[in-house]
Amino acid sequence: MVDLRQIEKDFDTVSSALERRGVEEKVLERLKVLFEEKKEVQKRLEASQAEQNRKSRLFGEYKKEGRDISQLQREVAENKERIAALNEELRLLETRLFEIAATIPNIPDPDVPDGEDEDDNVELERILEPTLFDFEPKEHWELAEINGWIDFERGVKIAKSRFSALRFEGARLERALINYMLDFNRKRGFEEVCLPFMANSESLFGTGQLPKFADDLFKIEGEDLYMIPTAEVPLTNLFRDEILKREDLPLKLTSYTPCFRKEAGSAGRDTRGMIRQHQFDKVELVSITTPDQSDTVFDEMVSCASDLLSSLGLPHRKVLLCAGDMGFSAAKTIDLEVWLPGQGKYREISSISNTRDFQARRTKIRYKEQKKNIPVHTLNGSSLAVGRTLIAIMENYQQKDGSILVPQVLREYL
RNA sequence: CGGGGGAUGGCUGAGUGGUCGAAAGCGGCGGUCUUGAAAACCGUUGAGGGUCACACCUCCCAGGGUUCGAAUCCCUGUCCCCCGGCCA
Repeated sequence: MVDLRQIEKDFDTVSSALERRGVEEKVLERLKVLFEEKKEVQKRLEASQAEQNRKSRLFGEYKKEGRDISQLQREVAENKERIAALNEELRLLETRLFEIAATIPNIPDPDVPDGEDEDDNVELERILEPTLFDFEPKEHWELAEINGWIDFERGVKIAKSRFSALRFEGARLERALINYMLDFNRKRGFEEVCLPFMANSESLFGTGQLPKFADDLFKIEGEDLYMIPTAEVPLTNLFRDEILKREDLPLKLTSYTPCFRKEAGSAGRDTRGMIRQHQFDKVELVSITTPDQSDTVFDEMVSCASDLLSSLGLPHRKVLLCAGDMGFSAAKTIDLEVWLPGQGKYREISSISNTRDFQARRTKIRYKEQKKNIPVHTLNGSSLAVGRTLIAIMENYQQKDGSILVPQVLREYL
């Protein structure tokens, strides 16, 4: 959630930063005006309430002293109407303010490059050279077919398109990867957490999926519950509405969950294979930090995911997302893209974001700093998308006959 | 899902419709004592808004209602506990 006080105080900076994300200045103007109006109404309301409180207390005295209360009664009744009217006015302003503010994305960090989409992202570093083959490498769905690892048709039969089933070594490798990733993250200081796979609307508001992106969520009928689109939601919301102790920060958490996404608006993209599914496994990292720690922890999270890929022998690169390509809640995002020799392309396998205090204000996660409650910084990142890791292993470890070697570090997990 | 009981500050737990934002205890923080610590004693200790700082406003699960005035009375919802049903 944007900080309305910041808009009030530092309008030009905020509006030019948000312009990079396509937020028009007039929207912010409107917010600023509404915010000022609200404060004005609130002042008048509180004055009336103070008067009402004062006069109500007089009733007791008057009765004790046997004085006439009819005059007082009239005044109080009159004031009561005024309060009701002001209350209504305030409620209206707050609703409008909230509706606008809730749909404004986070302010990008100064070092985030300008740009509109993925073409404007900046490659930072390549790790490991792309795998070389003395034959034409196959795409993962061909390999899946040869080895019987992914059953696309039956997945569709059970649910619908963009669902699949893993079988044989594919199923076991998926589970091995989850365990390997969790262990890896734990050794890097992330506490393993086991979470609900559904979350209520308040949680989804907190991390920024609601109200704007309801179309991409699977909703449970008749319940205020959604299937989680990422473990970031339950992991961050663990501490919603809480005031944390400074010495407990940073909190560094990791969790495996399946993720559920409608993929509305991506019709026709990656329809072949397992790149884009309605349900996929992911091991997630979430950190909750003080503002001064968050850059350090961000780097730790990027390293963690990158080292994880390296340990699996998977070539990848780090990409700094431009302002236009970042997610709603992010102030800064680095994507890790893994090399897929079958496709001959780098594809996103991890996305690590610092949301600064954006989610913290929505979730009201704070910590005590010299008697003051300060919003924390929250960060999230994948380490890694399990299904895409499986694909990357298939394509990078394929042999000429279509069989697939298992990376060394995974062998003890099978 | 059916019947009964609850929801109060970090925790436990009082609370008569009228200075109750709320007793008490525990915990936390500060201090006295001590070489240091424990014990004991003293003080302090909810959140949000507002203000230079006060004042002031809001919050006793949530939302409505009764009343001049609600933690306290009424309605609705949510959650928790106990009994039963179902179930891994």
